[in-house]
Amino acid sequence: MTTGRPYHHGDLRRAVLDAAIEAITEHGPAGVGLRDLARRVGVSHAGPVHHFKDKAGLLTALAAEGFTLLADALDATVTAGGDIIELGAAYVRFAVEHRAHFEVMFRPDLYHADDPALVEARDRAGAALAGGVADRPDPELASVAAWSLVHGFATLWNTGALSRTDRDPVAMVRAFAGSMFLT
Amino acid sequence: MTTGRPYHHGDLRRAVLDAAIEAITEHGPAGVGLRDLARRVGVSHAGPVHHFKDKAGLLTALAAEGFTLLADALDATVTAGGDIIELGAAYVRFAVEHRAHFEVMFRPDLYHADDPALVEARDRAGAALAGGVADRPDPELASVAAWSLVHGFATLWNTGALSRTDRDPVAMVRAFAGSMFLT
DNA sequence: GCGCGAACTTGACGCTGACAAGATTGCGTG
DNA sequence: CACGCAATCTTGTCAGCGTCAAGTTCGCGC
Repeated sequence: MTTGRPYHHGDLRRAVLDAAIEAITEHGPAGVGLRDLARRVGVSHAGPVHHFKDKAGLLTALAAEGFTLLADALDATVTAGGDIIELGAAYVRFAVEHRAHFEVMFRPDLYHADDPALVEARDRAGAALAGGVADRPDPELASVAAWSLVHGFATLWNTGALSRTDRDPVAMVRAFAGSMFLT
Repeated sequence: MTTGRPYHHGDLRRAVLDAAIEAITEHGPAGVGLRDLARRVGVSHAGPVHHFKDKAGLLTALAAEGFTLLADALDATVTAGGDIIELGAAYVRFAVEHRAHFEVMFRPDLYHADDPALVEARDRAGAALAGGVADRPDPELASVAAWSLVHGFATLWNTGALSRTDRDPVAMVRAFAGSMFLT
């Protein structure tokens, strides 16, 4: 408790976020608690409150970070000349590699969905995804279809509903996205 | 629903389940509490505990009920001669009409995923879904693709991520599922 | 080197889920 | 018909949670 711990942590905000990511990866979004995170990081029970006003604020920050990471990954795929298949693969790769972020991002009842930073990052990711099907007839329908396909696969994979297969998830989505969107 | 009063305060189990469905539809699975449900139904704070041993038990019952309803809907579609498009439409219709059930069903961190009744109903639903693509090359991949498509669409629709369209969700899934699976 | 404000602690409040023990009531059994 | 039993529900209690308010410590600009 009082053994040489500096009063100021240094980067408590980052530390709490990382602890939250770890806890959510292990036990899901429901298994995360502000006091528990404070304990993991080694500060008092109200320490995190100063950085994220409340529990929803912490999850808002996590979701915003997630949308930013996703938008970056999608943008990088586009600028590297990737087609819609690569876009889908990047989406699934993000969901698998950043499972905690991904699970929070699509539970708007857990955070403040009108946060400006979050909205901006989310729109950026949405635009990158929609850009991949802009040249098709009824692009709105095509974008929803493509998004549904990769999002559903990522969700089912992360919840363990597909656990009986031992294939590589990114390879799988490449396979059936190819047979559907490259007629 | 409350025709007979077999006990002190009626059919408490059904009443609590219905109250949970209502609460989850309004505020999401995170916004439901055992004590709150007891209050809504008009019993003391520990009344529900006797029917569902704990909070996870309540959600287990809800999830099992949901998988049963889904399996029934899919089986009915199959016996009515529906093809894979109709199967997908039935899936999405279930997700939209029974949103509370659907949201709990795919959050295994909230309930006891090894409950026998739940496992049986879930397998039944999975078999009905897989049967629609059994006659294709690589049926495992096709079934995952079909499931991903409708599941992703249902999830995105229910979380409000697709809210900018005012089209009918079942008609939408029929449209793009048709263009993908009826080559 | 000093004070000001940000970062963190301490303490308290009402809420929650879980458990234990007591009260009430329908129902089968004798 | 009555009696006892077990299922149902209540009451009371406990630790833990999120949130707020007030106090303490310390980095940093002036």
